[in-house]
Amino acid sequence: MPSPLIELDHFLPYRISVLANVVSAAIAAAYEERFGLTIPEWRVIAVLARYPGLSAREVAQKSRMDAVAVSRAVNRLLRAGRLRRAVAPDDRRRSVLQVSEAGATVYREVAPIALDFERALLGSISSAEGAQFDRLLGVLTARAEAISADLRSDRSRSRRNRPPARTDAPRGARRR
Amino acid sequence: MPSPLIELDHFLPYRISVLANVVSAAIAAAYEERFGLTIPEWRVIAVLARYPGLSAREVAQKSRMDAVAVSRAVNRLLRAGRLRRAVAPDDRRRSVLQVSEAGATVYREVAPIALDFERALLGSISSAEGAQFDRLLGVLTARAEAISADLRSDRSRSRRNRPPARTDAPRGARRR
DNA sequence: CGCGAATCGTTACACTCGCAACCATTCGTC
DNA sequence: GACGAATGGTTGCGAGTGTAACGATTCGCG
Repeated sequence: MPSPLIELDHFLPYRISVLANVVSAAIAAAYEERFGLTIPEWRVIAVLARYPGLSAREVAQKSRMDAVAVSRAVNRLLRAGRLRRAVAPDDRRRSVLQVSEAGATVYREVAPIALDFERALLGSISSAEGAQFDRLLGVLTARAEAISADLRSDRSRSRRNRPPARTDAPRGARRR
Repeated sequence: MPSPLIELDHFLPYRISVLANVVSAAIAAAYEERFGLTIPEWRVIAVLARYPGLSAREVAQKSRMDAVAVSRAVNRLLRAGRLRRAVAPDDRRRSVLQVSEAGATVYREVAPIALDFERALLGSISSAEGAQFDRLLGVLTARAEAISADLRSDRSRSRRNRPPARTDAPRGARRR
């Protein structure tokens, strides 16, 4: 195998993904069981607690979530009485979302846990290192987005070398 | 809403998750379309290219993947002829996995792209900062795991406050 | 005004994912 | 050496997720 071997344990993208998984699993544990909140639901609440009155689309942008994910999370939250939704008077396509009192209660319980977790995490490094880490996160994210946009732009090659694939239960195989 | 407001844009776990998403999406773009590789499949190949002859379980450990995900990825790769599997002579439960020539070809094409991406990413910061970032990643990951283990240990509370939930198509609702 | 394009939000569908249950094999203990 | 526990690996099944298609509304422009 004469080729640039990737040493996984020192491969930056891999390490980032591991950290992200561990962290988000740990926080999710704080509200999943306790409140029956999914991760998208918690994100929606967190955004609306900070910016009341946003539309679904705006929530999606702020939280970097998929519009579909927001729609589903919002519907669940509405059903659970944790959100209120009104129609924007000037544009009846748009909705105006607010955290209800029940939603605020959830937020008041979960937010401190999330912040505690962040504090505990940062407790393992100095505050200077924390600031540095935060800064580098920003720089790297911006860079990754730029690279990604570049790749997207010169994507005119079609798919080839595709193996047949398909593993488990091929339950439901119609094309539309 | 009198409670510790989370400023999402500076909330560490959120920022980490954003970076991880952007990075892994960018790399995945390099092999998904081109080779019909899923992320787990690529990870399995990367591990086996580095450590030939591992068993499925060992691959799971090295790559921090779920055993189920490994099993499925391995099966797809086998079907596509990108892996070879033998039974361990000393323990017939165990499998011995190796990248086939076809798999090696994929690896030789994708690995440089992944490494280029990493280089491009690191190009935005100094090498000292890169080392620092890498170190902090390690520390934070270890810490997050420790916290997570703590939480798991004192989990005796049952679920409560559960809203009914259920969103979209409840297609298939049997309990077994 | 009128009509085609764009936008907001939702839904259908084809996946993917992970837990739990499940074989097969091996280990540990007596 | 027999039998229950443990381990490697796979599969069934109920979620979760993103892309594409869709209805409703609004915008743009002649």
